[in-house]
Amino acid sequence: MSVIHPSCATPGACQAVFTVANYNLDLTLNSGQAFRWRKIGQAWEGVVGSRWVRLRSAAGSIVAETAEPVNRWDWLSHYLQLEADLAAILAAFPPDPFLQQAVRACAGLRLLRQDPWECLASFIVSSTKQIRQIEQIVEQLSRRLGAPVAVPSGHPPVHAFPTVQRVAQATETELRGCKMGFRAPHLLATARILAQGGFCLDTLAHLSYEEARERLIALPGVGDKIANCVLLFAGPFPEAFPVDVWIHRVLQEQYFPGGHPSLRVLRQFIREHFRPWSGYAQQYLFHYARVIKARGARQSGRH
DNA sequence: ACCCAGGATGGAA
DNA sequence: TTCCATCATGGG
Repeated sequence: MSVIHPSCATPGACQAVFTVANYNLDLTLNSGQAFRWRKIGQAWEGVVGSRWVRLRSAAGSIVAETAEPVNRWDWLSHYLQLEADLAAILAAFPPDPFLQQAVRACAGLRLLRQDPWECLASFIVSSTKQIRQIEQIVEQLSRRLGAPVAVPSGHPPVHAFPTVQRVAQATETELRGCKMGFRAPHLLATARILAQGGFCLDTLAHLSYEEARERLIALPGVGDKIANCVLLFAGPFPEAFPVDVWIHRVLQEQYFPGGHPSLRVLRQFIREHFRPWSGYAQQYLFHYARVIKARGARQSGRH
């Protein structure tokens, strides 16, 4: 349970301290689940909803700062998932040597709870892109189509992620201008379906995992992987397990040595081996495989 | 110059 | 079912 100590000593600024144990901001904000966080010095700057936020790690706490005074901080503690009991989640992981190794290597890695539309749009744009490029595309999309948000005086301008309506009004050429290439028509088509009201992302939370997944996959540019990303990073579905090239590779190496399991076989294994917190397990495996292990491989001359 | 990246899609085998 | 080419773009 996080304790909040808000203060607004400085006019036009506001700050709060969240007491939280075992929360690694560096890993969490830089693990390919959200794309708008930038590390400036020791702090992370980003946009949550329509608010600019600066986050800093302290001893047993996270210090948050906004540009304008705010009355409540639940929007941020919810986004950061401060109430999640990470120790209990990790304790329920299977006694799997490789997974436990990933947990030790990525201590304090968490899952965020993002806005469904921003998450969906970001991942539609993510296909066959490196995380660095996804960040660039989302940045341009926000700068060109997003509404300006309040920032501290002297700070360069920052824009919110564009609304569904704004993206739906855009042209394909306009979206391609953000360097998203062949993903532009997918994003545009999905935005227009959502803007028409034929699909409400907020209702997904009331559905079962399978039903919510089916609905997401019906959207243009959304397949099994991206649907699972949205269900895990924006929805209350901790069993969601995105399988991208990194996860596919590491699962094959570690659990099917010498084999070539189909996605169907993989899904069966994932369901029974990693439950009930398979989504968390996935994030540890992903980050461990992508950053830690890849870096080690480079340094030791392999590859 | 080559290969790869938090993939999805439509069509062929 | 599974396999395959195609789609843009930038990084290493």
